[in-house]
Amino acid sequence: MKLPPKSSFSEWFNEIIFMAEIMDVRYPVKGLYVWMPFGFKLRREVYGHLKDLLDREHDEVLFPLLVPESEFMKEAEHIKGFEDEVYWVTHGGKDELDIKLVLRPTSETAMYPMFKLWVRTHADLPLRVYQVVNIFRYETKHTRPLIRLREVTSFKEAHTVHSSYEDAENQVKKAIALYKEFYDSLCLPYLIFKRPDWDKFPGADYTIALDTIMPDGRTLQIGTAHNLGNNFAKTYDITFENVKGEMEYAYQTCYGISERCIAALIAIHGDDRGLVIPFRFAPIQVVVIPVLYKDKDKIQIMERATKILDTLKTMGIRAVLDDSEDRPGAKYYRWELKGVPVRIEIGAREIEHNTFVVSFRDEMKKETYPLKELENLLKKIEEYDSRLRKKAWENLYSSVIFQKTLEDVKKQAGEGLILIHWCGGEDCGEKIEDEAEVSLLGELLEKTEDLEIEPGKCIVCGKETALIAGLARTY
RNA sequence: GGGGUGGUAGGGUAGCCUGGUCAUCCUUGUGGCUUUGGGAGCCAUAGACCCCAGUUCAAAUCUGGGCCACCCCA
Repeated sequence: MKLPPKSSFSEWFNEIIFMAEIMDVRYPVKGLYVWMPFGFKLRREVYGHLKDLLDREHDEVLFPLLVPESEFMKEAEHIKGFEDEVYWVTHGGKDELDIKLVLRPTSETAMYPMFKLWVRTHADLPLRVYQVVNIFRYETKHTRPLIRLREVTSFKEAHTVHSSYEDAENQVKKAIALYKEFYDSLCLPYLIFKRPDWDKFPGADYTIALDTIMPDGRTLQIGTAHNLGNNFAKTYDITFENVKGEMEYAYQTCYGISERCIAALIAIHGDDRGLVIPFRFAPIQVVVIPVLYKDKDKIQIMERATKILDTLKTMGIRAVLDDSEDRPGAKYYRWELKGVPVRIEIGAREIEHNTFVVSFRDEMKKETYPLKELENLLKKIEEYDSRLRKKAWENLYSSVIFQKTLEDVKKQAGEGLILIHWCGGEDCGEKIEDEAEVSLLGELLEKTEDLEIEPGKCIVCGKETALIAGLARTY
């Protein structure tokens, strides 16, 4: 039972998910997986935080899983995007249904007929709601736990309605800011792109996405925000009476995050020994390990370890005492696999000197401190999170490269994220995608200091452009 | 979308070509003894041939189909 090295990323990812008891992948239906208790605790911490962020300005709701065919089939673009991958409910018992039902692939078509009823006047706007639900897509490609699923179990989708296009546009910006805050707290790096028109959400005016880079160089889309304009409002007749007393179509946005955020957390922070989890999201934050030798000082050691455990719990820390019969080394390996950020060891030496030994999951060094320093642990924890964040961002930037010719793009394809000058034209974009066998992630927004790039010429047509596009193989 | 490989205890595997013996080994679980500052040792014990059909006196092994998994290419 040894974890493959992270350099064999695909194997490593599958194994760690099972060995660390995140998910059981043995459920007998393709693309459906079981959250195990430890994984579910991790999910609860991550989604608890995401919900806290949303609760500032959104209300939580819960819409039905089933959508009638009649509502689903209303928005032409939207249907085109989803009809090949929805599950249909066609029977009730032995009777065929008069109106078939789809298992939601996303909830626009479930929510918007109700929004029509909820929105009457400008005073009802803006409307901002979200839900965390499961969604279904009949994936025909390779499914992977947390990344490509037939049942996405943890889809956080927010939907908003506004009285002007500008408000909707502004809401998309706020959504992106919120997602950045979320990923910053997870210590995960990302780049932000405006997706090309041919890859935007079906029915949207435009789509903004967050992508991160996985250890094998492929990118993972970990969040999207869509400005729907009034496309859906026209289809679902969502209108409001404005201040002048006129009826007007509403403007909408929607934005979502799935359990891919947890895939990214595992993939980006994890190492050859197992999970590495930022402190606030770790299901177990501190493990206390008593180190016994020939029963020397056994009673004192156990008393001291228990007292430390109590102190940690009083500090609001999720801590456990591992008093199992295993040898210390076996315990270290086990808790490292689970990504416990802090380990405290108490043995005869520590009893003698009134100290404790602490080791952080990322550094794996052992340090000895006087017992009274225990209260200062929280400061060290901040440093731990900062180290994870710094390392993750450095890794991301080391996987980003700027290229000036299509030939160089072809050579580099598949090895991280490539930035290029792009005129924005669909013909040029598709030529790049076809010839280099990469996906065009879209226009890079929010260039940071690390990625400052001057205007230049489109690598296909040579036209002067200030646009920077991202290219990558994607999950 | 196209191609390839595979499915044997909880996990990983040998056996399959060439059908027939108590189905191999490692790990894991359980009970016990001895141990314990980086995956301990010994003894005992538990646990498997993916599903459906076919061929055959006889199928883990051969044939067909299904389900599932992994890899490569578009």
